[in-house]
Amino acid sequence: MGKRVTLSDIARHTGLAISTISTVLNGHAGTRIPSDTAQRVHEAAELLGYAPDPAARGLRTGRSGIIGFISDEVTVTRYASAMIRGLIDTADTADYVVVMSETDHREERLERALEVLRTRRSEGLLFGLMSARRIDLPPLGGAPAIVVNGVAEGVGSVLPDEERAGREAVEHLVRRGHRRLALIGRSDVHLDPAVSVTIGDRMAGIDAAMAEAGLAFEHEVEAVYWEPEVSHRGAAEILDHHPEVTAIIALNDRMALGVYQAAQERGLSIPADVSVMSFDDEQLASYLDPPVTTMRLPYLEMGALAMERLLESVVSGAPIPDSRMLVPIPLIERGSVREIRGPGTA
Amino acid sequence: MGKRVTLSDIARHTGLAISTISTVLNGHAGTRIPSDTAQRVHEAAELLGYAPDPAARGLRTGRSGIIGFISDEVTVTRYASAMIRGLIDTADTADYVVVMSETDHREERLERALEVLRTRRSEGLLFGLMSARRIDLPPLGGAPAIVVNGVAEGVGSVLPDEERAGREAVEHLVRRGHRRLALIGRSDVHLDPAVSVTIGDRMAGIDAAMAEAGLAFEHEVEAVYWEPEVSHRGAAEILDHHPEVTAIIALNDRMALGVYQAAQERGLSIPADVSVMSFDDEQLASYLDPPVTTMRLPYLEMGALAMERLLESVVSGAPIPDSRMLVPIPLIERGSVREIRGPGTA
DNA sequence: TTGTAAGCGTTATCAA
DNA sequence: TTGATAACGCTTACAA
Repeated sequence: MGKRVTLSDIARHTGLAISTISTVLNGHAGTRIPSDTAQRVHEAAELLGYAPDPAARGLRTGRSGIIGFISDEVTVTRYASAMIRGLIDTADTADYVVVMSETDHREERLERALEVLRTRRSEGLLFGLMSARRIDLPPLGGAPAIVVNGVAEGVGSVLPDEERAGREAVEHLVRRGHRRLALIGRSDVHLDPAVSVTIGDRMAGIDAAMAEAGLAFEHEVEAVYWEPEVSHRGAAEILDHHPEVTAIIALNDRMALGVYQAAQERGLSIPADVSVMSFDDEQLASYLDPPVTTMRLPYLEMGALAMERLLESVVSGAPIPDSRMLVPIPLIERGSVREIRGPGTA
Repeated sequence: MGKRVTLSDIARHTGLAISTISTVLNGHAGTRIPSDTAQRVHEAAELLGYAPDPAARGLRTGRSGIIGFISDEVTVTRYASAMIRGLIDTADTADYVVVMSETDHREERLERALEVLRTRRSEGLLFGLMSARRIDLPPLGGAPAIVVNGVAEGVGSVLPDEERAGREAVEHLVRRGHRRLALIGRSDVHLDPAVSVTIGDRMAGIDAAMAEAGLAFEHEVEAVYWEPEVSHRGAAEILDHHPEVTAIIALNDRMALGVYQAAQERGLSIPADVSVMSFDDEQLASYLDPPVTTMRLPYLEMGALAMERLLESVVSGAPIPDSRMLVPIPLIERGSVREIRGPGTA
């Protein structure tokens, strides 16, 4: 509907030439402060409701105002949405628009997405991963790019600060008097960069904090698949054979669920009988009873930061340093950790 | 990088004129089968890797190849992603690209999104809601539009077929010999179109199937907030005071979780002691132990269907009928319903 | 059957 | 300080 208002409408309205309007509206440094006709132009533009046509401008300048977002699987994930929101909002404030595509982990789909985006003259590429792994990217032909929640050769990336999160989780427990801890989820598999580039850091943070507190885990349950059934069994081991344990760290919320199930089966109460602390903060975490204290993966913030950096690079032309930007992982305190005021604790 | 291949490249390569190339490539009916130069043109296009520039084409034709997706809250939801995937994939096969925006339920954000999309000459609008409610939309100026998982005045919509789902859930239980049922979640609040336009249908389906089976619920627990704590208490009532009940229907998975918790507290096993059936099939449903049998809200399919209909309208120019298109809700059989082979059945 | 030319809305160069 | 003018890549009458 509503006919478009173009430069020539403003030209007609003001009696000036199209090129003049354009120059004024673009506030070009070259033609220093045209004068006060600028005033007239701006007023007319405002009055008529002028908005430049991105297609026309793009045709001329080669800049489309489009950022491509390519994700491996928007579908499965419980987090994607926060990341998407973060990046859309940031893009919008810079008058960029986000075009979405999904690869479903298939090479051909990736190629296709890249092709479409190239054809559309996308000015930047943002790759969003649903698990923080190392991925291979085809040559991007020099387009500014950034990876959120993952890493790729030669491309900058935004990651959660897992090392810090690991430390803080342990410190949180220690500060509350816990000294007999158990852990569920460590496994070598997660150390493979193709599986995860962050779990290693998380573990390092956990181990460092344990060492600093002069502690060692009473028991560790290995787990390759971080699902409830696995930790259910694991928690059973701990609860049955290590009654001295006062707190269990599960490396994700789904495994925390399993711990809850095992505790409930045994008539044990959380946190009265055993405290639980986990990672990720997916929706599930707040459904549990009591809701579990967990480290929140900052998807929204990562999305926003990545888009910010990407746009900086797009407008300045400066390349994004091929480094890892870390975003803090906040501790979300809920009801699953109790304070121990026992003997032996200062 | 890679310099763009344009029509004039092909022209130069074939010795033909640009307009000829364009005509051939667009397969225009007007100039009937140009001949076998078509061959040459296509070959050259292929060889050089030609792809039309959407900006240039759009500038000329007014068609941008963009569909705008506007969602109230991509963020919070556990489903959004499937819907997004459905619509992206469908758009892609028609060479359309999806631009995302989010309103966060705020009027100004909606206006802003609409404005951006209008400026970009979006050819169609797709509104995605995270709960199936009635919403108010500002005047759209005649642009083709459709609502997924919701309804709006004068706009076509795609909704899950809840009436059918309600019937099937009950029938599933009845077919397995259950005759003493309880329900958790009915409430008048959900009958308000501003809250839900589908729960009423779901209830109608449930009630109809119950009536057809000659049954009435042994007990019903009302619930306005469909959260685990609420159904936890509700299930306690049922389990403690209505031991004759063999199956509980929870109106969503989160409430099923509450039922599980109550059962576990009482040492009751699912499905041996009591069967559970729920709705939605969010991730949570498969984490439960045993995973709960539930009715899967078909977000992906709804997204795909909506995009399909929208594009049909966009290319044909025919308006989308202002009606409700229903997508079936499949029953996902998991382990929470047992077969009763008791006396009195059959 | 093929080619010429105008125009979509902008920007940028260069004169006036 | 302002204004013609060409060009971006494509489509489409219309002419050859």
